[in-house]
Amino acid sequence: MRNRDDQKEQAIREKVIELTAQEGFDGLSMHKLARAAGVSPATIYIYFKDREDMLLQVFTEVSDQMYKATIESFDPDMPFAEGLRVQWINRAHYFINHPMEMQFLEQMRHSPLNEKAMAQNASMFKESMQKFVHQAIDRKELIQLPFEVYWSIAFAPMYQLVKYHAQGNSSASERFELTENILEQALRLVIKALTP
Amino acid sequence: MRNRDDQKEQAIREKVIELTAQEGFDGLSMHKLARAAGVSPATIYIYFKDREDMLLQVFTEVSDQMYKATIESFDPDMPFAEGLRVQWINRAHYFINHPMEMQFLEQMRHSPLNEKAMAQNASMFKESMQKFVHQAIDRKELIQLPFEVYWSIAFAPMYQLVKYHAQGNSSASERFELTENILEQALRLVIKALTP
DNA sequence: TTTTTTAATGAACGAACATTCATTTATATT
DNA sequence: AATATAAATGAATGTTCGTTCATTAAAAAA
Repeated sequence: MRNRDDQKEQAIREKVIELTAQEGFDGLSMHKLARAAGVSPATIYIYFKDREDMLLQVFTEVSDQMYKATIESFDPDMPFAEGLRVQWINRAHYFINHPMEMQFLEQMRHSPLNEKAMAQNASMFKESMQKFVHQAIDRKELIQLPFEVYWSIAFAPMYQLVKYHAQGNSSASERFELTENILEQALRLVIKALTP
Repeated sequence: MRNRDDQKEQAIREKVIELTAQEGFDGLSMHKLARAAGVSPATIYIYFKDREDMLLQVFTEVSDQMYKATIESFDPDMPFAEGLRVQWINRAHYFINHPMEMQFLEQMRHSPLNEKAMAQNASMFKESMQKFVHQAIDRKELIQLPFEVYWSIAFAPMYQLVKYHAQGNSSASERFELTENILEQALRLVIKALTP
């Protein structure tokens, strides 16, 4: 018997993220990926059923990593504004420090694979977020609104700010730098919108 | 001499949007596209230099159409809240009524083609929006903030709401329907965040 | 040490890819 | 009606695609 080489699998997973972020899904071919990861094309099929399964598995892994970073030091019984702040800053920092992972996730989210990814993904995380939100509404720390409206107002602006930041890093002119001050300002405005 | 058939070109452009929305960029092959549009693959190359040029041209066309819809009945000298409302509702309705166009635009925005698309695109629209924002700040109808923060807080939530809506239309369970009331509620919250 | 098991591979598969080209078709101009 | 011009095409180009397979290498179990 011979054991699987976890380093090989990890190399493949990392290159999936890197190549997808750089060249998009059509740029990600199994041959290129194998060459980048330093393995044979056939090796990829030891670890993944096929290309789609590979993308979905990597998506799940990166999502979980991002969720984990999001709830670092978060406690569902925190006051609403404080709990939101912790998650907000955690997630923003994760994306700022992992631009390729963010690019990969966002490309996934906007591709037709998204539906299949959603089906198997993140139900636990979403449930606990819904609980946090409903609890905050009950305590009158958060205005009454559907979960989707809450999420859109709370987090979509942060995603957009990080995207501006990432774009600015590539094009030289009129660069937008996302400082801690700007993050704080945006967060305060979001809280202003959401609290009674 | 023989004239170009505008209907052929338009059929190609429409199918680019449709196929990209349905199957993503890797699903969009020139052969499939030709078959869907009812032309020969070679015909596409009469109207477009190559695949990338085609995608960029369609992106420009759809963007312009969306910008035009956004500023319908908008006047830059409107009071800030009213001007924002007009643009906000216009754009939301455009996306709700043109889900494939939105999917196409968002896929473009998150692909590596985005940089090339930005270079040639929409500078005039952005300039007039910046003017509107700075004018509002001068009049103290809008709090002082960088343009990117304004845009993120004002429009990113609406994009996210429309995406929830579009997802909900495909998966049967726990469907989220974006009603006019919910749109209005979100818009009021955004205005609450942005006004002094 | 030998056997057994599975990881790992390079070469090979047919299919599908973007693009080109020789030819035909349509139509504006003469 | 004849000519000229460019649109339109199906077939063919060579390449690259995702995936498989016969074979070899490694290491755990005997």
